[in-house]
Amino acid sequence: MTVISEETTDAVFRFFTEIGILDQLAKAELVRALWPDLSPSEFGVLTHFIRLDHAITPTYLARAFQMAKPSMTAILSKLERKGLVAIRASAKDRRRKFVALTGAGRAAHAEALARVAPLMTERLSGFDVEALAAVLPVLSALREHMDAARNEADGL
Amino acid sequence: MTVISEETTDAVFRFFTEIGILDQLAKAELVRALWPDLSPSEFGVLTHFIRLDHAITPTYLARAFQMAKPSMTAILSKLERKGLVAIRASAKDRRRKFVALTGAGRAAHAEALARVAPLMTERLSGFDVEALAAVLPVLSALREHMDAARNEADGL
DNA sequence: TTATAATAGTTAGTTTTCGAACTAATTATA
DNA sequence: TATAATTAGTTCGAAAACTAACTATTATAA
Repeated sequence: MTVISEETTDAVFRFFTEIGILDQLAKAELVRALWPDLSPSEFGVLTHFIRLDHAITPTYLARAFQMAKPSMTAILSKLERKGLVAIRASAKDRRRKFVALTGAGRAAHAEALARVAPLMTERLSGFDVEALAAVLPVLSALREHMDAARNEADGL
Repeated sequence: MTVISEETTDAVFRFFTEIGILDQLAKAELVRALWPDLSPSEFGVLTHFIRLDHAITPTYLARAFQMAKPSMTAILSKLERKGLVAIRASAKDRRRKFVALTGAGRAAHAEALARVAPLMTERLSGFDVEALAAVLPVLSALREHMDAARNEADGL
């Protein structure tokens, strides 16, 4: 049984408060940079495809972003309507669908990145960006830990 | 002119992706712990009052949470309807209002904390919580930096 | 082998947030 | 001092996320 002191509890609360504010600030910047072509979530999904480079299912994507399935359905529908992803039914399991990036999707991501990167550079100029990279492993570890704890609490 | 390498750009994107997922996970936990009495935002506002311990204006609160003013109006209205905060007009400047915690608000926060803390302890058990405290200064510095950059870009 | 349970994805309705535009009050300017 | 600009807070309508409940399909068990 882990005991957590009151000061540590407070630090954890402050940690998540900062997380919340940073998320809002980052999303607001993304909206400004990408509007009206892509939402931050759509951009995030495209980025995921760029990194993976193969077809995946909507449920997999929903899990990767810790997002409810209906939310992912909505995002993918928009991306499909814009021609940035292609959705096809699985032949083996007809419940499933596979989503893949289209050429237009790849191009749209590159264009979006070209719009976001300068803004990001400007907004982070003067800040020690290496510190963020240094902090990243802690965030990833925490995300994995909380993810696992949640799955466990939900009964696997 | 700061030059940011491609790997660093990627690390920054991953950083904000993790931020987004962590925020969702944390908010989901809060909803589970506080429902149906308080929303995560309402809890956040109460926590702010506990730390400050004096009356503040809605606009100040909106800035503190980097939240749009109409959002704060909505949150404060709900808290007022529940009797957890008291809102009074300023005598000096009749545009302004002052918001203060009520006794019931203080009690509600204590009760909420008593519900959230064990859940948090459980979900973070096995994780090096000190690492979060160590990371906190970086997050705060980044938040302040981005906040300042945004204000600057908006023309002060 | 049929009935039950589980899984993939969608639809519908609610909540929370936002931006734009509005009212009212104060401060700055001509 | 009259007028314009700014500031505080609200109302309204839209966007994006959620949960609950649904259909369709596949897997499991009696």
